[in-house]
Amino acid sequence: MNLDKSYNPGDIESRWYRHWEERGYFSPGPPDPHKPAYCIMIPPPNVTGSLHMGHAFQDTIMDALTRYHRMKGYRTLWQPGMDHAGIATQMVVERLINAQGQNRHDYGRDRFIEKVWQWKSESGGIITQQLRRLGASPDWENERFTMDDGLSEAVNQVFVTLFDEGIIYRGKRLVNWDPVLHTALSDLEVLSQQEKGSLWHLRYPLMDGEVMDGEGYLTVATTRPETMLGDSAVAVHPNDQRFTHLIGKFVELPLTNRRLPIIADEYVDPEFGSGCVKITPAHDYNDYQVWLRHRHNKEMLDQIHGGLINVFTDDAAIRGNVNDGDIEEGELVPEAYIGLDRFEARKKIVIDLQAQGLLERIDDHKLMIPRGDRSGAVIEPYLTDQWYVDLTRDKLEDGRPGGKAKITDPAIEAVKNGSIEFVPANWRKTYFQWLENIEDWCISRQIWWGHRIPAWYDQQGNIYVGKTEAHVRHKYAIGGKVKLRQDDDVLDTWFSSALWPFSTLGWPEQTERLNTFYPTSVLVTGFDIIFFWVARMIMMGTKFIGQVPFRQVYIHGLIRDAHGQKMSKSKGNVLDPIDLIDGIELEALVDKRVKGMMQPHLASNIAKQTRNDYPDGIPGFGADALRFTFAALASTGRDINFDLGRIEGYRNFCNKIWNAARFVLINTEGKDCGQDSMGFGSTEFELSNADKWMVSQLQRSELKIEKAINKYRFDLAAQEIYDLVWNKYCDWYLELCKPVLNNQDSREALQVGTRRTLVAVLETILRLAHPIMPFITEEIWQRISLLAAKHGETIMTQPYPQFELNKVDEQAEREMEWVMQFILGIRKIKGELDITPGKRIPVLLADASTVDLERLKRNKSYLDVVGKTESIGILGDGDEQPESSIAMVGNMKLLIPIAGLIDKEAELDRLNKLANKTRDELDKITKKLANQGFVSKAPKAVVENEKKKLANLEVKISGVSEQIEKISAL
RNA sequence: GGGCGCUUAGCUCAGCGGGUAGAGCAUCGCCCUUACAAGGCGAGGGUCGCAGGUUCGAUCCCUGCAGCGCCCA
Repeated sequence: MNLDKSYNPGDIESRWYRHWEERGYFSPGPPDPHKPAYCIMIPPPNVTGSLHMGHAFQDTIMDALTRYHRMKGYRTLWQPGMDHAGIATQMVVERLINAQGQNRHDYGRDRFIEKVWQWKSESGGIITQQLRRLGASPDWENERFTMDDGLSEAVNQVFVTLFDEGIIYRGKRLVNWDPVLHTALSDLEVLSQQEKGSLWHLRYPLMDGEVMDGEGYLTVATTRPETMLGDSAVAVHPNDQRFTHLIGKFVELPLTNRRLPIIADEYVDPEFGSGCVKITPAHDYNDYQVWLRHRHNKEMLDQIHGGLINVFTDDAAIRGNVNDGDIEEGELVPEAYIGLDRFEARKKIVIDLQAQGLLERIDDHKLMIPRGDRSGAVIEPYLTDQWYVDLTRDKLEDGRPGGKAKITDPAIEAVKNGSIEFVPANWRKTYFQWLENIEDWCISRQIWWGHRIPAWYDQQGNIYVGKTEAHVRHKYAIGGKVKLRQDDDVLDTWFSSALWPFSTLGWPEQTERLNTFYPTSVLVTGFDIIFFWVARMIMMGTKFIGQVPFRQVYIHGLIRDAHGQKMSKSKGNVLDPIDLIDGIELEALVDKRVKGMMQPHLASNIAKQTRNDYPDGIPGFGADALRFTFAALASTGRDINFDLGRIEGYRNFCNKIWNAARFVLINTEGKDCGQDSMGFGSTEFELSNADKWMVSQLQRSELKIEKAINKYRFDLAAQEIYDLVWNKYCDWYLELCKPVLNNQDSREALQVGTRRTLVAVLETILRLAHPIMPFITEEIWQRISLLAAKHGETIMTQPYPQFELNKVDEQAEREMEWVMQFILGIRKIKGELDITPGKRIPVLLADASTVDLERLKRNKSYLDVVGKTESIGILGDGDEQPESSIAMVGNMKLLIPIAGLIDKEAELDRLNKLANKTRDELDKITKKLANQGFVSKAPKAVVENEKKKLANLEVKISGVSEQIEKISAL
């Protein structure tokens, strides 16, 4: 049952994953009154998505938490699933249809939706397969999808309830309109970025003979001249002396024959531009606010449509005029611009104004351009009818409590009173700031794929809301003759995601799962969706269940490339976690990076850069190395720079564990390891100092790791595991075992004790590391568990190692510290003098105390074998000290006679360096102790410690100085 | 403009309820010593962004400044 000579992640990973899943280890299992519950909801990935580095990082953390708590004996549920990603999914399926020369309207709504479901079953949810590659252990048997029947039921229930309470309402407001996708978007689906634009300075002629600075016009500055067709006023600051005389007068809106009032409003910044702002309430959020303040004034009421003038179509082209008897607009929009796209209209309007001498100048101007995150189109503020969740009113008009009282305030309170804890805590502030400035939530989307709004209209336009048409007819007592038409819109995907923590558990049914796992334990997520999602889950959870959805929110950083750049297709710096696991050839990597780019002109650069960065492609590192890397990077910062060097180092770490396990197996398999169950009859064993030291160090690590995980500091946990395995177990302990195991003469009991420790510590290390590195630990555990007398089908359900105070042995630690100092002293000298490390050399000791001599006796075999000494001689007080290189072990001098070998200069160099360093330290401490303030005010223990250090340094320096003299005298 | 955060070794980052700075990678020597060359042994490298303050003592606490970044308006 030997292990291969080197670690080969590909071989072991798929095998174990299948085994775990088939055996049902991921399931929380049946109810058990003795087990506390632990639950994490996966932030549902998008059904169209594939695993990216951010997911892989986040899922690694969730899986580590899940596996840790499962081992700790909790009844553990990691709830998996996906969201239906309304717009993204619709776009994917539309593209497929477009490729066949059709569009979704050719299909019609019902057939299109069928097509989406078909797509989902065939090619949706790739990510769930990829999650398996990572080793994730969620409860796959209960995977959910936001469009499932159960979750849709929850969505309807919530919508109907909120509507009946008056909190969901329908209204005409400015929304973010995507003119390509023809739908409203939430603020959060709109990304604003600084782009280059212009500031056009337009002249609006003053009417009725008014003048300004001797001229007959006012100058307004705008970044969007095409919207002027919808202007309904010009505003100035009320205290702006320059314009006081014009307030209440009028200007003429060029290109039209409309009169616009000059109004005063504090919104205007007198310093910006000309101090004069055109007001276009139907096409600008700020202007809309101004309009709200002035809409009841006569000059505004006199404007057509009360001043709220929309000039765009759904496509953001200039609309035609309506003159149908009900509405008479006349030539509100000049004929010349009707039908022009907004940017065409802009050009023409600027040209026409210039022709009339009304364009004063054009300045370059940087401004924030809002774009739809899916379409990339410039978003328009646009007046439409939409559905809203009220989050801002204390009281409704009819006196019932409003959304602020019922939803927003409780969500704030839940965090304020500590029912929910953010980790790190400072994210509270972000959360509060957002909620305290929240606006009503626009939940309707003008697309087909999603939860259709459960509202029906009769022919008079009355609104009826209920779960189904039948419910509605019953609820409102509407006869069969009355025709009802369901609202065409669907709900924002985040509306269903907000219900995720309870809808997945079966709500509105009162299920066992809901009662057991809600509130969930922790939400693991990035700070970028505190608003999108975290706040909304808290709102809906507290509103509908009456309890918070999770106790803690662990906010992790965002994965960037090695230089802190965001990973993006257009930068060509994207890493695919699956490629890091499996490896990828250079050409395949180049292909992948340049294929399907939005900006094909960047492709050649990206190809070049990729060939440069990865001349040999990317080697496969395995899932465990990837996971360990993520854990090691999971510190408290906001940005996590992913460096390939890091994962390579941790792949090497896996190899290290692998080979340590080989060593253990070679030395323990088929031999008595001190366990009853192994059938060797005798279980007599004796522990050496090295054994006790190792076990003691293990305890300290267990404590640190446990503390780190409880604080979500996976970086500290990973570092501790690394240090324990590599620096303590491999570098020291395995070496210290060799003198015992390889020496035929060492006592049997001691050998048994060493084997017992060797395998027991390894087995414990595997359990410690398992939550982070599930595959390699399982593979090795299966081969060594019996040697450590551990029985079980899988490491997954073994108990997590626990610190035991009685196994901490300070005496052994002190003794081994001496041994290590001794060996290090020898190694340093060898290193400095370029003596081959393997060469055995004689050592002499001077100024050895009785304690030193006892320790020497007890540990001589370690020094001989690990320190590679040829002999150890002891010099008495009067003995002649031969020409030597020297190291200090406490007060004892360790001499390595170097007659013949010696490079006098090199040795003097080394000693002088050591002396200087020691003297510097000595000076510092001397000064410190000479300081009266320090001695009288610092804690006694600190002062004592300094004194002790001083004494040690004095011995050291005198030894070294003596030696310098001797060598110099040669 | 408001809020949050960052600045520590060449690179990527830990650290500290204040008591002489750590890791990985990279660099430089010596080694294929039967677990591991994806390795072993050793070494070099930091006035902890700058300036003040508190303190016996500041990388750590406070104030200001500079640079960088994110979010919101």
